[in-house]
Amino acid sequence: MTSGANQARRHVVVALLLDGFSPFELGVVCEVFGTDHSAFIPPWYQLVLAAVEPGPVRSDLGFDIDVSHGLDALRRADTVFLMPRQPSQGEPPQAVLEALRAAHARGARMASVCTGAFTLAAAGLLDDRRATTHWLHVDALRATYPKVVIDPDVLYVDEGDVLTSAGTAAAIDLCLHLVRADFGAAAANALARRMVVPPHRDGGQAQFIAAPEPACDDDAFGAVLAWALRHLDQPLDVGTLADRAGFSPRHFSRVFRARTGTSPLRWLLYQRVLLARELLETTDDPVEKVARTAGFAGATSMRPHFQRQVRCSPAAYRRAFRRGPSGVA
DNA sequence: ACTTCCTTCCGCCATT
DNA sequence: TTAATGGCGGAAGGAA
Repeated sequence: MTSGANQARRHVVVALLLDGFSPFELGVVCEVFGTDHSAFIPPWYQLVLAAVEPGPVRSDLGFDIDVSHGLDALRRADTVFLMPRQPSQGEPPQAVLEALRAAHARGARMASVCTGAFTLAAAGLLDDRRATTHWLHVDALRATYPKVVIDPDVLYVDEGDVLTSAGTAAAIDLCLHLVRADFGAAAANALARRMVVPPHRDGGQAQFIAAPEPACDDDAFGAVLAWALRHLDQPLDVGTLADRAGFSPRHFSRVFRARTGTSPLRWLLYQRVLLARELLETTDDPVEKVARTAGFAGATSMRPHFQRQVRCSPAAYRRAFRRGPSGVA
C-alpha cells in the first residue's frame, strides 16, 4: 500500500518525455492520469509532463510537444512514468539518470512502458529486479543491462517501487493496475468501462494474446469465460469448464492459454481475488464471508493468494479502501 | 511450517 | 500433408 488514497494532496504523476518519445503511450497516461476523473474518486491524480528542460520535445513521429516543466518536476513526483523511446538513441543524459535515482531514493514509484525500461535500467533502478519490456527489445535489454532479471513473457511486472510493462497496449493494463492499487478495484473497473477496455488482465499474462478477453459470447470459449465470471462463488474446475465449452480438458487448457495467456486455475484465482477486493471495498461482510462469496474455501485459503496479488492482507485492504456501497458509479 | 493428498498443466504422441 | 483434438504421465503447486 504505497500512495495515499485518503490524503488531501493529489497524487502527482510525472511523465518524463525524452527526445524521440512515443506519443501513443503518452496518450494512455494522459487519459488515465491526466483526465479529471474526480467524479469517481475525489482527489484524482495530477499529471505533470516534464522534459530535460522546459520547451519542445520531438516525438518519434516527428511532431513536437511543448513541455513546461524540467527535471526539477521529478522532485515532487509520487509516480514517475518513463515513456518509450528508441534504445538505439543511447542512454539519456546523466542529469536524467541522477534525477531518476533521486526520485526513487525519495520514495517515488517508478513505472515504465515498453522501452522506457531501458531508461530505468540505465539509471540502475532495475538491477537485481524483475522487469519486462516489449518482446522485440528483450534481447537488447538483456545484452545491455545484464543485471536486470528479465521476464519476457508478461504484460507487466510489479516490483512494488519499480514497475515495468510490455508493448503499447500493456501500458493500459499497467495504468489500470496502478489505479487499482491506489484507489481500489471498483474505481479501476469504472475507469476501464469508461475507456472501453478490458478491466482486468493479470500482469503475468503473456504478451502475445490477441483477443481481449470475454469480449463477445459468440463462441463457446468466450461464453464459458463470461459464465465463469458470473459463477465465481461456485467450485469450478477445469473439467467443468471444459464440459461447458464442449472440449476435452486437454484441449480446453490449450485453447485457454492461446486465447487468454494464462492457465485456467491462475485466471480463476486472479478473478476471485479481484472479486474479493470489490467485496471488501463495498460491503461490510466479514473476510470469511467475502472469501466464500469469491469462491475460496475460506479466509485461510484466500489469504495467501490475496497477499501475493495485492501485496497486503484483506483486512488492511479494507481499511484502505472501504467506501459506501454507493461508492462508484 | 510441514506433510500428504489431489489437481493442474504442459510436452509428447496418437488419432481424426 | 497439415491442423485440430484427445489422452497420458510426471513435475509443479494448491488444498487440507
